[in-house]
Amino acid sequence: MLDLQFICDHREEVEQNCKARGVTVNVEAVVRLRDERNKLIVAGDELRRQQKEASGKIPKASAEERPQLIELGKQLREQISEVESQQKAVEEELRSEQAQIPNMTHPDVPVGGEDDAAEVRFGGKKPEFDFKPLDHVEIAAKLDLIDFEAGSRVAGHGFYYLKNDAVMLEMALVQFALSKLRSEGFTLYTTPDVARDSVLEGIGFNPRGDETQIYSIANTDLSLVATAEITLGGALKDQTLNISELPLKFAGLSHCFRTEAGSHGRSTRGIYRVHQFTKVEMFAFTSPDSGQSDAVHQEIVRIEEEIFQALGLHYRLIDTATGDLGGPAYRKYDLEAWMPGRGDGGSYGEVTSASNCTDYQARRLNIRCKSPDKKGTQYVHTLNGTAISCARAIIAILENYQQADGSVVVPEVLRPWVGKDVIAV
RNA sequence: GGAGAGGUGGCAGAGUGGCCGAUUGCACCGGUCUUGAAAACCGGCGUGGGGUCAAACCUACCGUGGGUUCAAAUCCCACCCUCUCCGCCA
Repeated sequence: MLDLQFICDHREEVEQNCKARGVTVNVEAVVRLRDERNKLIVAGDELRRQQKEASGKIPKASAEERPQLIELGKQLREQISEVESQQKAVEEELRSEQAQIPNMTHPDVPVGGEDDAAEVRFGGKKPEFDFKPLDHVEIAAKLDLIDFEAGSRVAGHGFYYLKNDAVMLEMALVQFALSKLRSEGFTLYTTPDVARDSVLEGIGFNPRGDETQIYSIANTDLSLVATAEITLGGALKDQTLNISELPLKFAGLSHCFRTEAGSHGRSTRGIYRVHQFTKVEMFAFTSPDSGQSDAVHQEIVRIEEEIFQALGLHYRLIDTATGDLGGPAYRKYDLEAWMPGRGDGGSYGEVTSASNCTDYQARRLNIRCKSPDKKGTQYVHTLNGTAISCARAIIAILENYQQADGSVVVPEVLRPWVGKDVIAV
């Protein structure tokens, strides 16, 4: 959520930003509702003051004065409850308008849609094949690594069983990512796979809407998490941190559940777009100065790149354009790994993303920090980034490391955990 | 799942209808004393909203949401959470 005061003071900038992001919102309504709310607050405060005054006199009042004061108090109570219900209605409307306004955007972010992302740089080397590379579905079939049929029988389309060495590969990726993050000073967590709807909303998900990506659990206020971003960010909900302990860097392992409503037929082959996968996520809380959050953002991207470099995979780093940012992000970098079996002749597929959400999530989650020299508190900045998203990383490994004989070489850094150098029949 | 206890400011911990936004202790900040430090003493010290050039000031907040009352931390209801014991269980 964007700061109310900021929206009202920078109306044109906010409107321009929404336009660049392709979001239609009613900034005018926010300003109008804010003014309306303020009037009601002032009126309510005055009535409450009068009521306090009247009821404060009662204990000392004479027998004659008392009934009058009680009568006055009754009247004031009615007026107050009238003003309060108006205020509540206005605030509800205000909040829902305000919630639709996306975060502001880093000035260097390219303007446009999905195709306007800026290519920042490339890493690793594209593999060369002297045979026609297969896609991960075919490779997995030959090596008996994924059971899609069992997945559908048991849970439906979009679910799968990893099997045999694919299981070891997934565990190896998790171990590798966690080891790397521990050495980078992250605090490691395994997190709940469910969270309260209020936490999901704080991070920026709509758990129960028509177009939700979220599985919710009937008769509870719990939903399955779509990413550990939700549980890691939510971990410090309503907390006030000391600015000297920032930045805090968390890493969390969780399962991720997504309904993928409305995306059927779009890159759904294999395990590219699935309803459940395992992911190691980074999350950082920084002080509210964009210098620190920008620096941590670069650090998160650096770590993502180092992970894919260590895996020996070719990738490109893109700076996501305004229209493709999503509400909470101020800036977002995606790492796209080369997937030789994808599409016709290979293509890049998104494997990580790293967002700086500035104070947008912190405001709704109410995560603040305090500095000794400043009165009051400020909202922290939050950032998140993927260390390893297992399903897609497995696609990249299988397709890039496939051999003419159908076997798959295990990336060197994963061998200690996979326990072999080559996955073969 | 059953029984009990409890949730109050950074922490500990009083407060059972009006004098309570809240006693006290610790922590923290400033000062006196001291060569310096500690101790002692004095003073300060919550968060949000409104308001103001800035203050003053007003208002809200004692787990959350409702209710009773002229008046609620305090009484009533629901929910959430924590702890102890019992049962069940990987």
